[in-house]
Amino acid sequence: MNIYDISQKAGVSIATVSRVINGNSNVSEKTRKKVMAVIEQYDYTPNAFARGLGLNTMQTIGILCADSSDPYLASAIYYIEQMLHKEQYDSLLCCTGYNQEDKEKYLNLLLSKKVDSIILVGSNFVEADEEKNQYIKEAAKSVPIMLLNGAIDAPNIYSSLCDDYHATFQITQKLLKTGHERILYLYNSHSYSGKKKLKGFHDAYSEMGLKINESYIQYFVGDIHETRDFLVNLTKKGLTFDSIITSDDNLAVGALKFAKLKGISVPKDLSIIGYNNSMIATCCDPELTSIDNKLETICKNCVSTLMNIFNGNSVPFRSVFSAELVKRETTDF
Amino acid sequence: MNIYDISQKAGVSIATVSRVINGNSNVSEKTRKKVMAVIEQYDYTPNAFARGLGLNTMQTIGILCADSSDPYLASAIYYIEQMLHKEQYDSLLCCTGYNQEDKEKYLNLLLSKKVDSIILVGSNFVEADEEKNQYIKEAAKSVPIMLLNGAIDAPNIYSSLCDDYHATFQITQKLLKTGHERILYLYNSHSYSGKKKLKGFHDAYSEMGLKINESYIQYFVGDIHETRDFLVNLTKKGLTFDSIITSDDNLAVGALKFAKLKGISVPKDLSIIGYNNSMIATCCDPELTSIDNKLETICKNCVSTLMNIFNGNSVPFRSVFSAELVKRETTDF
DNA sequence: CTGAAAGCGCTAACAA
DNA sequence: TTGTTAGCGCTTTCAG
Repeated sequence: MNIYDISQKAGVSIATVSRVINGNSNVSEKTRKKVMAVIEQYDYTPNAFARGLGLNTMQTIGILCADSSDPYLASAIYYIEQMLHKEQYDSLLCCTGYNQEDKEKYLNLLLSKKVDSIILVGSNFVEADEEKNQYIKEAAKSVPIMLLNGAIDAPNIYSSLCDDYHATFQITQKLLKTGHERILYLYNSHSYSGKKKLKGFHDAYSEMGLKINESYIQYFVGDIHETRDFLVNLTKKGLTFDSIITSDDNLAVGALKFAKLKGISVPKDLSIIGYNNSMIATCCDPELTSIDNKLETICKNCVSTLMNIFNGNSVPFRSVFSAELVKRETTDF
Repeated sequence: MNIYDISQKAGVSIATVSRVINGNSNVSEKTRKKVMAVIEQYDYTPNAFARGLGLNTMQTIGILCADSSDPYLASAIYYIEQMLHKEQYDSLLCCTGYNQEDKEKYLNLLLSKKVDSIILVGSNFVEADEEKNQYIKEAAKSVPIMLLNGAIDAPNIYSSLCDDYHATFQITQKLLKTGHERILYLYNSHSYSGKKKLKGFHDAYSEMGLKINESYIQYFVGDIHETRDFLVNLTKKGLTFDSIITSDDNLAVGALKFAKLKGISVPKDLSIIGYNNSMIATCCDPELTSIDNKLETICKNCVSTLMNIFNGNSVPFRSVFSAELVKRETTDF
């Protein structure tokens, strides 16, 4: 059943049917009803591919993320998908993993599917080596590229993110000012926001005229139990700490497991601060104090910015929001 | 840049360019190289919409789920997306929420986008009231419908699921046989698998010639803290229990919070068993004993079945896998 | 092995 | 207000 069939059965031209379908007002009420009746009778839906070919869009946005099973990224995808649907856009989801080649491959795949824009979810898409971001800049020549939690300065690339630098800066200062002297900074990503957080940690020390012992900055990638074991090893090597700031709630839960294993009292003898305020922050025990980086807000902003771009409105190429510390049971201030 | 441009620059017809693009063997090595050179020089990619129009497919599968931010569903989506990409299919993701009308709306939306199949992720898509599943059966007249964790008997609908009935049956028997007398069954869904689990619980009692006090079967929907409070209220009303079987890890974590609040020792005085063996089972403390319903396996099976359908191979309309109990710290057997 | 041309189903400019 | 028709860019059949 196509537009010709409908036009024939309704005794009008295909143009009229098309007008009816698309809500064009230049149709008499009488013909409109006549056509609608036939459309409903045969349960006709216009062919999306033909429409796409003519209009050069299928109202689809590509979503690229490293791993949609990561609870944090999963939430982001959820928010974005919801917002996009409100605007009549669908989401083509691609999980790239963390390796550069695959990211490029999937981005080009989305481009070849002619999506109207691509949203890169997660700061891990932005590399320090500008050369490695070239493929994104290239893609931005075809469609607007939206970055969630990352920023790249190039035409047609827009960022929506949280001020991770200040969040970490402030929590570090808070710890220092409340008598904590040996703060371990534990992180698992060299991504754009990963770097900002680390810098915040560093600068909090400098600003107070303190010097950091570099062995208090540890990079580790692994699951919860591996993180726990990593920390056990660290203490075996003689490193002691009275607080841990992590770049991610998963690491913080690992730290919690570590404390439990070693019989360390949290927060009395060890303060732990997570990042993202993801669902697992309330699953663990004690519940995690965590930095909420306003995921829903930045997702909403991302989509509304995109819609403005489509509508030809002028938009900021970067929108930054403030994080918020959510105090729970792993800190005592 | 389209196929005409390329054909012109290469000095061949568009048919030949098309053959080269599609790896048709009826092209001389010489022309193939000539055409490929031009294609690469101009970085040409065929227009996916035009191709879709001609072939009536854009190699896209619709994925419907209630809530992609739910860690369990998020994992399922991740597995499915990975598998589909290996087979050169992309995923169009729609989150429907839990209300019937929206489910129907989104299913039809996917259909109108002409996806090649739709995968319904999560047993909540299957209703007890067969009337309510009618829209799915209707959709199956257009494309194969794949159900993950649910089953509907109708043409062109295929299911991949875990034997939730036996899993719950066995764990209930296990508890009964290890001296537990007051087992609370806590569930949050009347879905297909929700019903199977509940029946397993019931039948374990019957088979041992025991009768269930219906107040030990509780339905509750809410987050972790609400679940905790719900259980507190239950005890206030005088209900006591020595073990809790839940239909979902989230509920189990709520139970854990309840135990902590009331100072109940787990598993000594209260055994807790979760379901799904999702990531949060290892985040909490003590870590959760949980029933692993083999999500990755059923996802893989779902996609490979679908590919077989596309290839015209005969496939089972239902594939059932066994669950596995993963013992951790909330049980003592 | 290659090319010409029909067709996929729709939108929109133009004519009436 | 309605109809005619030219694309949109590709695949594929049919001739050669």
